[in-house]
Amino acid sequence: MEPVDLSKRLQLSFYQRDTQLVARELLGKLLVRRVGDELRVGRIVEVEAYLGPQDLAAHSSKGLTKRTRVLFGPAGHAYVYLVYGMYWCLNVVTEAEGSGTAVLLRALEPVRGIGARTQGPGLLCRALGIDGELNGQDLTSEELHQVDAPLADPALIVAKSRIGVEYAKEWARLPLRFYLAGNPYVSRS
DNA sequence: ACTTAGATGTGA
DNA sequence: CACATCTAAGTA
Repeated sequence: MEPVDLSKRLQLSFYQRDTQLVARELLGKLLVRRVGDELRVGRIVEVEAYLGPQDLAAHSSKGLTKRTRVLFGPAGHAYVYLVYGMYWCLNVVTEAEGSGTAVLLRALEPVRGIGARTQGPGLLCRALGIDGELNGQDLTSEELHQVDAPLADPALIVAKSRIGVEYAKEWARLPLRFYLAGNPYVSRS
């Protein structure tokens, strides 16, 4: 097993910044999930930024509801929701409380303890055992957190339009999906 | 490449 | 009621 430094856990201040910046900087970082005494670790290779109530692709564009309560809450917490009745999606809440901004984690490169596919937001959650129970979870917690790690080559970051948001009019076209070019674990090229 | 099914919570 | 930050399986 290759050595991995899990000591530098990302703090709340990391998340309390511009959403697109957080999205870009999350590439290469490690997502750590603890299930019982088992650790599952993956390197983030694909994310999407959701920019708040004015962003028609963001759930916060529907306003503050029972579902979006966590999304409008403080940064550094997990916004987890069910999509298409079958798959869970994990987002990290960003910026100031009330901003309704978040970054969707779309794909991981397996690092340790991951035995299932992680290319795509639904598969990622299934592989890590993430469901609605973790909605609102503090992302600096033992159960679920992220760890700083160097990104070998920042020039590999590509920005394209987000997936599955065609209904969002002009917002659907903005380059808010970020991924590592050529990485085989990205959900689509 | 395109087509469709699958399951269910959410908001209108 | 229509649709959703998706995936798998089918046809070609």
